[in-house]
Amino acid sequence: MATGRTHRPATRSRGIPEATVARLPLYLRALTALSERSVPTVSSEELAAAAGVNSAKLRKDFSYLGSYGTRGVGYDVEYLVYQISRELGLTQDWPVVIVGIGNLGAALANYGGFASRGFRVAALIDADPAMEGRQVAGIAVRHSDDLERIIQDNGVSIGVITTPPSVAQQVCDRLVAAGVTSILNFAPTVLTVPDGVDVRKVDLSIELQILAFHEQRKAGEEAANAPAAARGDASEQGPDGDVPAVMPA
Amino acid sequence: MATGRTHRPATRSRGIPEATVARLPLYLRALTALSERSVPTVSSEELAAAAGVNSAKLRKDFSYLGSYGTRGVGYDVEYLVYQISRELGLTQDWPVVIVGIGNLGAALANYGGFASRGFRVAALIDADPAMEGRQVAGIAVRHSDDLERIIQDNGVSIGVITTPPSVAQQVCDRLVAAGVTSILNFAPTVLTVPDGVDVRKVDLSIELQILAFHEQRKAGEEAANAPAAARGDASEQGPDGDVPAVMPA
DNA sequence: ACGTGTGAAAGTTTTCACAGCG
DNA sequence: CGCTGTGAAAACTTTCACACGT
Repeated sequence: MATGRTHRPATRSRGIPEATVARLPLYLRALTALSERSVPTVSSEELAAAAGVNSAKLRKDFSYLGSYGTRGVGYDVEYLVYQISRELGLTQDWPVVIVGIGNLGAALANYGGFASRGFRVAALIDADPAMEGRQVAGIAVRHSDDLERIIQDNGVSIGVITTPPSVAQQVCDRLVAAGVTSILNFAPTVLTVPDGVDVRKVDLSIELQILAFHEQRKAGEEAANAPAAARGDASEQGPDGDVPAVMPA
Repeated sequence: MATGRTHRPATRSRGIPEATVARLPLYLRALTALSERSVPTVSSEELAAAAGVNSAKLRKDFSYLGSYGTRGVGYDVEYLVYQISRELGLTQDWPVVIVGIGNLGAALANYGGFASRGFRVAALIDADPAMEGRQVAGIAVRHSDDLERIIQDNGVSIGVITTPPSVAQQVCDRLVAAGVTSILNFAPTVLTVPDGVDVRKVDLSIELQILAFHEQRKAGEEAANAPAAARGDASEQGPDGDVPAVMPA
């Protein structure tokens, strides 16, 4: 068996399960909101509700980080914010570049959620000379000829691709060659990258297709309709079912 | 959130596992590309490579749909395209509305991937009177006062929310009250919906945070690192919609 | 031969339920 | 008490490996 090249134990993340990591940002957002309202402590039940998950899951998730709660009381909001931020690596500054400044690239550049949490848009890059020097979200758009220099000068390790799919792979190759090791891909293409580079994909039309699947099912049920029980369905949004892993090449 | 939480009994989707559903759009995309190049058949190995998954997983996934392949040969591309489309409910037309026509809403309106796969943007809706009547992607922007009428007149069951987080919940409530039963939420908020309504969330900053986590880990390993083994890591990309951490600066 | 289709094993994630601590 | 932290069970997903049809 085994063709020599076996896979990584994948989430060798040594410790925190991938599913938990994917939820930490959720908790962090809920906690940040509480922090702004100066709420000092929160129970797993309350926080879980705010984050849209159930409390057992949340407690289990936190147990991977350590014992940060107080029995009979709950969690200290500020302390947890700090611990999760640290775990996620958000206590440091991450310069990112966005390549492809169309509507989507512009939307991302304007997105407050980035800057507010450790991410700094180091540059906007586009291949269109007409875009050069134009300002988007207060940042000058630079030409893709300078991509390598920009990456290196700013120590960028995270790149966001919002180009048309036809050029996504070559942009990706250049980013990787220049030193980027994490890529967030919005282009509807499968990117090929060397080992050691992480790719996450966000695909707008895939999400809609998954909704359509469930929508269709609802319609079918209604039609073929057994009476009685209304099927409970939705709830606990987010990681509904998706999560085609992220890892091994 | 609310009081009577129903947790996902969900996915007794009668058959197809959620994880498989989430990959069907991926296969469909790869197959469509093959179809366009007039490739008549494809093996699980080839298709898996094109979709960025492994072949065992793909075969298992397809086995839930039925036996659509031919042993010793592979899968008929056209036939599979049809079967998957049907399974996903893409053989029918899904009118959608996009609420909140900022950069992101405009990006979505312009996104070709929608129209090409059964989705039709029935209307763009914004609360800003200044946007009213303006054309985005060839579609007139309508005022949110007309939301209910638009939903009903067009039989819309899927809504996309690209508003600021502060109004997302109320937009959601109005959509649901008007008859929408599936919502794709881009606002960084947890939406509360009644049972029977599906919500999927796409959050840009969450994806970045997950990348940051892995990036940090790489850096740590590298530092602590004995040479030798290069850790395989990335690839087999995947969606994974979730939520972010936001701190309104 | 060849590659699909699939039981069975392995791995991961969620849920349960309760011991134990403040 | 009330609520965290966690073993243990249940559910789900991925991977293996090979029988079987073409």
